[in-house]
Parts: sequence; C-alpha cells; structure tokens
Amino acid sequence: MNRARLLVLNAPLGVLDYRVPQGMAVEPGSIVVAPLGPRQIVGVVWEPERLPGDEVPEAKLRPLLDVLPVPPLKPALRRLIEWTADYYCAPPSAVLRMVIASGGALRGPSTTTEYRLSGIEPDRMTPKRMQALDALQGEQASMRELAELAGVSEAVLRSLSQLGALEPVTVDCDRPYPAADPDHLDVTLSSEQAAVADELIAAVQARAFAPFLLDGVTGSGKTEVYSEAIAAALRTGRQVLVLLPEIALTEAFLRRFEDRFGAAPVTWHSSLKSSERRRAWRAIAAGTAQVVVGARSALFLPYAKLSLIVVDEAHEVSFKQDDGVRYNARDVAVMRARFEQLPVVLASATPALESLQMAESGIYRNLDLPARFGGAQLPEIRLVNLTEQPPDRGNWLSPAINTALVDRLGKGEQSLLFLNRRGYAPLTLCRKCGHRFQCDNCSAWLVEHRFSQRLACHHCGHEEKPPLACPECGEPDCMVACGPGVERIADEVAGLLPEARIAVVTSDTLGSPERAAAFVAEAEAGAIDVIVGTQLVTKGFHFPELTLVGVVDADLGLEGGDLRAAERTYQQIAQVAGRAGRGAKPGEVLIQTRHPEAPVIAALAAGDRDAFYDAETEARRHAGAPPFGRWAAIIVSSEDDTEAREAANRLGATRPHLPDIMIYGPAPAPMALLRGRYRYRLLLNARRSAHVQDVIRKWLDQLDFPRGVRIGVDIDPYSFV
DNA sequence: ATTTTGGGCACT
DNA sequence: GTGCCCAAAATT
Repeated sequence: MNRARLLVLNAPLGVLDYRVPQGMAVEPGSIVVAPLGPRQIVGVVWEPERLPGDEVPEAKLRPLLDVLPVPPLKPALRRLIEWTADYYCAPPSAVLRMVIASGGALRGPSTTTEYRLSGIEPDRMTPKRMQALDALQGEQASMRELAELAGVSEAVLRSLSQLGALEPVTVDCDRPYPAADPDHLDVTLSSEQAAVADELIAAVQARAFAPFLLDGVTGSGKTEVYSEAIAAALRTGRQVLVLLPEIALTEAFLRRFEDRFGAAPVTWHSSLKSSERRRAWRAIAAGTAQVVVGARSALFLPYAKLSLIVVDEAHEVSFKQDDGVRYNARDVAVMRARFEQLPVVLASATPALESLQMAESGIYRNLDLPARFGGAQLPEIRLVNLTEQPPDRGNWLSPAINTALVDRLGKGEQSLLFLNRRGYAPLTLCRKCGHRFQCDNCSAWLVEHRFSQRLACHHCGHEEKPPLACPECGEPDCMVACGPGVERIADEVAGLLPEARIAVVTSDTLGSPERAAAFVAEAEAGAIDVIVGTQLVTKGFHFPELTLVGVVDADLGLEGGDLRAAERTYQQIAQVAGRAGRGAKPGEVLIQTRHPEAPVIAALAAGDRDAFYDAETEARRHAGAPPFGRWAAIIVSSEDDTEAREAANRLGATRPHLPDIMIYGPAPAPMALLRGRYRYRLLLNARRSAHVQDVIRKWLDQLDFPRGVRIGVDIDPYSFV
C-alpha cells in the first residue's frame, strides 16, 4: 500500500493523505491532483514526518488522480515553505499558494488564445462597444482580462469578436525568452567597484550560502557592481533573481539591464496577464528564465537552478507584505539563499538598522561603496526652518524653495519636490458646518483628487464624485481643502512658475509600467521642469539635469506612533536627496521642517549618517525594539464590531504571562475600521531569546472564534495600522 | 474553501 | 409533509 501525504492549497484543510495508484510515479515535491468530495484540488507530495497530521485509516484513502507535468518542488523550496509558515505563523498551504501562484501554469494545453483589436469597426455601435474599443487600444489578453480592463461584460466582447472587431491570437506559453549575454557590454568599473564586484563574483562561483550587505551612497553604482555578479552567474548557466521594491519604476531598471545584457529580463509582478504569468512560471521552473526581476512574490517561485539573489533597495518597506502571509521578502530572501546554498546581496544606500547590525556582528559580509561614480558630488543639504521662514498664507513652499525653483527654471535645470501625500489635500471639510468627508468602510478621511474629480479612500479604494452640496447641512459648493497633497503643491508651483512644465508623480498618475516609462522618457528628454511626487520618486531615478530637491514636509513621517518612523524618515529623505546632482552639475537639497533640532533632521542636515544610526540604535536598544528585541502584532477583525471586540477581549483574558514577553492590549487598532472590518490589536514585545511564535501558536490554538472573526498574526510588523 | 447535512420554522 | 434558511460538519 503506497500512501502520499499532501500539502493542499486550501488553508483550512492543510494536510490530507491519499493512496498512490499503481503505476503512478510520485516523489516528495510532486505536484498532483487529488479528489476532494465532488471536487478536485491541487497539492504537493510532502515528507510525512515533516507535516504532522492524524493517521487516517487506509479504507478512507482515495487515489490520487494525476501528476502534473511540471518539475517537482525541490527540497530547498519545501524547507523554505516550512520555515516561512513557521516563522510568520501562517498556514503552510497559504505559503504554498504563493509558489503555485499561477493556477493555469500547471495544467492544460501549452497554448492559449488571446484577443486584440483588429481595427475593423463593428457595423452597429453601442455605448458598451464604444467603451470597449476605447479601453482596449493596444491591449492583448484573455477575454476575461479584457472584460475587466474595459469594464464591460464578456458578452460585449464575444459579440465584438463575432463581428470581427476583436481577433483571436494563439499564444505559445512555452516560447523561450531572449537570451541574456553576460558579455554584451564591455564594462568599466572604478577600482573600488571592481574590488566589490570581484568579491561577489567569487561568491557566485563558490556556490555556498553567503549573505552580503552592499552599502553604497546613492549614485555609487550598486547596480553596475551586482550586475557583474549576475554576469558571472549567467556564465555558469544558472539563474538569478533580482527583487525590486515596486514595479512602478522598474521600467528604467529594465532598460539599463537590457543595455548591459542585450535582452530584457523575465519580469514577475502582480499585474502580469495570465498568459505572461504562466509563461514566466514555466520558464522559471524549467530553468530557461535566466534572470528574473520581480516584486517580492517572485521570491517563492520554483527556480530550477538559482545561483544568486539580489535584493535591491533592501531597506524598502514595501518588501514587507501586509496581508495574507505577512512576510518580509528581505528576510525570506536570506533564508532562501541559505536553504539553496547561494549568495544573497542586500543593496541599499540607507540599510535597515537590522541589516546594519547583522553586518556589524559579522553575520553579513559588509561591502562598502563610499563614493559617487564618475566623480559626481553628493548634494549639499540645507534646512529651512518653517517657524522662521514660513510660506505665504495658504501656501506650503517657503521663500527659500521658491527662489531656488525660479533659479533652476531659469537655468533650464530640473527640480523635484517630495511630499508623501497623494491627492490635493488630506482632509476636506464643509466651510459652513465643518462636516468632514470620511470613508464609510474605514477610519480614514476621503482625499480629494482634483485631476480625476474624485473623493477617494486610500485604504479600501472607495471613490465617489465630490458632492455639489454638503451632505450634512446642504450648503452648496462648500468644500474646503485642509493641508497639502502633491496636487496642491503642483498648483502652487504652477502659480509661481506659470510657464514651467510640471509632472505629478504618484501611484495614481504612474499606475502602469507604460506610463512610468513614458514619464521617465519625458524627464530624461528635458520635457519636464518640476517633478512633484510621493515616495515613488525617492527610488531608482537617474536624471542628470536634476539639481534641486525640495522636501515639503520633513516632519510628516515622524508623526504617529510608528516604531520605525525615524528610520523611515531618514531613509526617504536621504534617498530623495540622492536624486539631486547625479550628473555633472552639483545638487542642492532644501528640507522644510518645524523641528530642525530633531535627531533625524539634524543628522540629515549634517550629512552624518553614522550620527543618525548611532542615535537610532540607542533608541531601539532602550525600547527593546528590533534588532535588540522583537515585536509582534495580533489583529482581531470582524465585520461586526461587538464580535471583534469580544474575541479580542477573550484573547486578552487568556494571555500567557511570561517573563520575557510583554503583551499589551487589546485596544482598537489605529485603523479601527478597515475595508468594512472592525479591528482590535494586541502587541507583543519580546526579548530576542523568546520563542514568540511558539507562544502565539499555543495561545491561539486553545481558543475557538466565531466564523466571522479573523485573527492575523504579524511578526516583525512594519505597519502599525 | 466548498459542499453536504440537519435542525428549526413558516407555510400548505 | 415540504420548502427554505442558516449553522455545523465533513472533506483524506
């Protein structure tokens, strides 16, 4: 009798045992199809001793249906799944789901049919058809995806297809990607860069676990350096994974990559079309995808022969996933490298304190690139004390920034204004009765977006048209904007420099890779004078003509009780400052603040990175915060407030009392209502030696909660909402 | 997660 | 007795 223990994709089921029929060849890692009641589910064969489960009598076992024609998941990846589930207190099935991310990749034919506009106009035009033809210009995807894209039903598209306006295209899912050539470009590195590159190359050739912290100021050429390690990996015929924090601005990165290697890398991110996702997954599993550039989810793909992981901008907060499995891709990347026995490079100009600490204690090898490449100087940083030099009433830019903006426009140089607030104003109220426009589903104000004429919630995506009259008192045309957003700053610049070409850069305006690429092209061509942007502009840009950076409100990030507020503020401002003066002309950075004496701000002004890190290290040590202690959050949520509060109280009442773990709460979460769910939070602060995960698991296991209640565990949380 | 089962209740 | 709704149980 041949049994197989499966990890199945359904989280509440987890582990199920099956019989292996005669003649079916399975091994640990095989991806199989199994019967479940009247349905079929996908699972992965596992070592039984590694997945605890009750022994099911043989009579109950049903036979497996099929083995899918994809390579079995390798032991290193299976260990990573186990580790991730264990460390982040997540169901193993939920982690497995990230590996088998592309349902369609596993089964079915190796071609799919996509549709695109043929250019033929349908005889009879209807509003829906018009809308579809408009929206689908230049798109090619499956019926379903096109329907979603155009905001029409599939029936509309089917009729368009019948009329010939949409034509089918057969797509081969296994067509190979263009080959990357490690020697496509002859690269000249400085001697400092070459020394660092050589060390990385040696690590790639050594084929052993080796974590590196590649620590270099903005503009020091980190990408060029680790590209040489990528080239070394390509020469051995193996694969490389490069993790980037966000896709919005990867276009520029991809172009540089193509210049270096003669082919675009394989990309992986959430907005891939299903056929692209499938093609990438299969190529990655087959080992034919040489270099994968992806968002954090690319970390869990089944690489056939991985040889190097690079985490670029490794300090970025967006490597922390904040729903589903709440993992930190930066940390999991190191674990994957360990299980796979490979080098991993964390590259950053402003490393997380945790990473610095690992380097200092010798666990990570520290590689420094202290100078900017090509002799470019780091920009000069000046503080603008807003209490001494306030902006004009109703404005947000101080005379100092205004003067500098005028000066740069006169010289034909570019300026960048940074404010981490989307929209026109963070709060809108009625001038007559003071009514504040709030989201129905979240504890958050609705933010006015003037360009798109909408009031939007930045947490749940709810949008509405701005009302003509106050919903509370009926006063017509009553809305008053409170505080600045990037759109309002752009307005102010337009008033100051009527002839300037201004671009607002946020996730709203740069949502798609295409638009991001268009913006980068415009900015490089000098068609933009002033860029006003959110944190999106802090990363990755390289505009040689950009010589002025203005930080509109340096104090903004320090508000709120976020444990990492100081570090994040330092990183954001240091990164955005690093956009200035990357070419031949020196850069200048003006930082508006009300607290010039705050340690973070003072360190930024002095350009004294060590002073900041020393002060922050002491603060963290004192607070028992990472890396000296650990935090964990438990979020209890339900659509019913009472149900959520009672569940949270029950958790609080049964809290374990331990000497090395402090447990605070429950209390309403800072976002007490989010996407229609009421939320309560408990916080754990533990000594480093404490087994936080074990404690949490034991604590939660002994309780039962009503169906509507969700318990989320966040280990090493970044977001404190 | 999804499907099946079973109890309670209103209605014929 | 039948149909309907919802909660609980089962799924290997």
